[in-house]
Amino acid sequence: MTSILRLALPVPLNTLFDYRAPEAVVAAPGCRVLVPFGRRQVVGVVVERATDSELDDNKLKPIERVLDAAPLLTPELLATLRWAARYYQHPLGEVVQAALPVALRSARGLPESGVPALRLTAAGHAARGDPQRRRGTRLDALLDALAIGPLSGADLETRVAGFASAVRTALARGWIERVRVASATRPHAANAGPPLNEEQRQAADAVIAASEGFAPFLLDGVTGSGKTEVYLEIIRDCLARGRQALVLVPEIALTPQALRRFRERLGVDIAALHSGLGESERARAWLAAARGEAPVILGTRSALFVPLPNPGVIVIDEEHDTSYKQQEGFRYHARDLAVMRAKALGIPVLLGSATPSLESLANVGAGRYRSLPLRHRAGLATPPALHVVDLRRQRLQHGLAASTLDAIAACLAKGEQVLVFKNRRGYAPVLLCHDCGWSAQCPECERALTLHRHAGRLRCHHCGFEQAIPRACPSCGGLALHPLGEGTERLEEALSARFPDVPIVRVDRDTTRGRRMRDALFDSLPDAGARILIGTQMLAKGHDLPHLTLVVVVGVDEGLYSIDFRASERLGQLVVQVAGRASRAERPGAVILQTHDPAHPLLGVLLNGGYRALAAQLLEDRHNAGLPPFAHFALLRAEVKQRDVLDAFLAVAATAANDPAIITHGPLAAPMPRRAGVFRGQVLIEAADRAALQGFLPTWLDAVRALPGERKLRWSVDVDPVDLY
DNA sequence: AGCACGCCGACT
DNA sequence: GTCGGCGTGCTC
Repeated sequence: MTSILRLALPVPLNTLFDYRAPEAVVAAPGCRVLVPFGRRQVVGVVVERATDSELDDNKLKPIERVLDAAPLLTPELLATLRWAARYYQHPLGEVVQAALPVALRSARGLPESGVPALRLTAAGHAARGDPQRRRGTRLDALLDALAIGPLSGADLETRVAGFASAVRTALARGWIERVRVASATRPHAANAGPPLNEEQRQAADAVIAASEGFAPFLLDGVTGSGKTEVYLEIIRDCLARGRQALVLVPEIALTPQALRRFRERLGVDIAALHSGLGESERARAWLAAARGEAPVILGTRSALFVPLPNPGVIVIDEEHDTSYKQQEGFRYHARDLAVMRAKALGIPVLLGSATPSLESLANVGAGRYRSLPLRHRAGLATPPALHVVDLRRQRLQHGLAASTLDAIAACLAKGEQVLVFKNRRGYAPVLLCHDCGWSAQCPECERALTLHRHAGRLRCHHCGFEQAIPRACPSCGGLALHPLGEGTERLEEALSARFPDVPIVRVDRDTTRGRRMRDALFDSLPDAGARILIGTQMLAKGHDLPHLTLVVVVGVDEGLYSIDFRASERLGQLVVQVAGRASRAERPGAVILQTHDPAHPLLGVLLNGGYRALAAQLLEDRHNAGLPPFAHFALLRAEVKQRDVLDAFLAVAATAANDPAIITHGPLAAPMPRRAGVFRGQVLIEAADRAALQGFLPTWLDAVRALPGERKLRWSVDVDPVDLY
């Protein structure tokens, strides 16, 4: 007598695979198993147990080995993943694979448990007893801290500030050694933090009161209103009830400082899950959560898939942030899935933002989410003033108006910092011949090459192409090649020419690579005096900059006139977020918006009514235009080297999409019709409601999969896409 | 996605 | 004669 195991395998196939398991083998749903698959071996996850299979018994292979004695994935997580696979039209095997940390996707043993820690050696004890030892040094403090027992890095950090070099010294001298200890070895006292104000109290109480069931909340808190204090209060209550809290933050916000703040305020170890972590550390944190040992899990997008055996609450900070949407493979939205997970878990979910997404505001409007407003700015007299600078008929200096430069000068004269935003790196986005109209284009993409003057190169920001800057126009031979438009590099040049004595820091992908570099940079900024920061979106968030009082948004018009219908929402969010960065209790901040259309209605709404008014207007516009969140989209994208193959495929796919419940748009050109030599196109499916879309997609995609030339190109579906035009 | 099988082109 | 191109089929 054998039983059947239905497995999710890491292959892009829309099916589960049945295997035989001897009676003696116990592999509950959620366990990983090693199985033969074709001519190779793969790790799969048991989804169901069954007594019979649609296939003949002789077709079924026996499983090779059970990898987990107890299920790694909880029933709820498995159910949520199945739901997500269906909703996003992605094979369950790949969805399950995406949920597992990389280290658990192979059959190798689980990583060592426990957290890395340091322990005093015998030599260390001796050194501590040495009457000659120098007191009051960090090394001394380190030895004292470890004298009682081993400590994790996190615990050490709270006891000995800046212990890294002391650790190196002590390790070199053989006074301490690296060991592993169970997590949360030494819970420390939590710092109380400031008392909650009335609004914060009400918000926290509302969530706490609902903590025994599913309840979605939007914590709609203006900048500086102390959203984090509300999170902390809710998590504290959750911990007191012995439950786990899952907190998701945008990639850029998961800094060592944020971790330390949570740890100090909650008095427990925080399991961190982000891309900066090594794979075995990631798996360890994930397993700690899965075993219920980690009380608080703080992570980015993919941390949403951590098993929660004792679920208490899910918090999505900066819920409007676009990094919650996975943009390749299994294209899920972590914020949307978080709500589904909370529903499956029967716990509250709290979405927090100073600039909520229109989707969430619509959900509040429809009564699906409860709004928890925080309108009071802690200790802040006035919000920063927004100023519109009219660029028309002005002589600009590399894109900056004279009045903007005067405002910067005034700000610097007071010893304060200035932030200049331009969402475009390089010197200029176009190199144009003034004689014949030629401009430098990428040979592989249908886009202009960006001039990088310092590097002396023309670069394509969409593929790897680059070339030297031509001296003469390749088309007419003329010498009138001019940079058109501004990038951060040009702004830096212009501002350093105008303010030669002021230190300037440029932050974009060309100057700042990797999170470590960015963290180091931000660490150095707050204490610095007068200076100018120039940067792309990278600068919109990050650490607190206490000396920042002026923000200049150079590229406002791009947000007002973009082909992407979400651009105006993002512009509003950017302006409000950066305005928040310039807000100080002591000094009033200001934001300058440079535009050629000062009378643009959306600017007026933003200036007079702030983000709330802008959001209301944008929601009305979306409603009138039949755009999300009042319509529901799915996007079929395809790309191939041969244009005719693309056109033929999309034409047939669009024709196959005829159903009274949906509207088919296209085939359409992609925002980048050619990228790195590959032609790209798409078919857009629109439906009035999710159910209609969900009802239509499976049959259509089955038909698309069955198309003859389907294997000749790369194609994918994106349900609820965020970057169609 | 892998991985094999299989049937046509220029090479040690 | 064979190495290797990628079309097609299959994976419980």
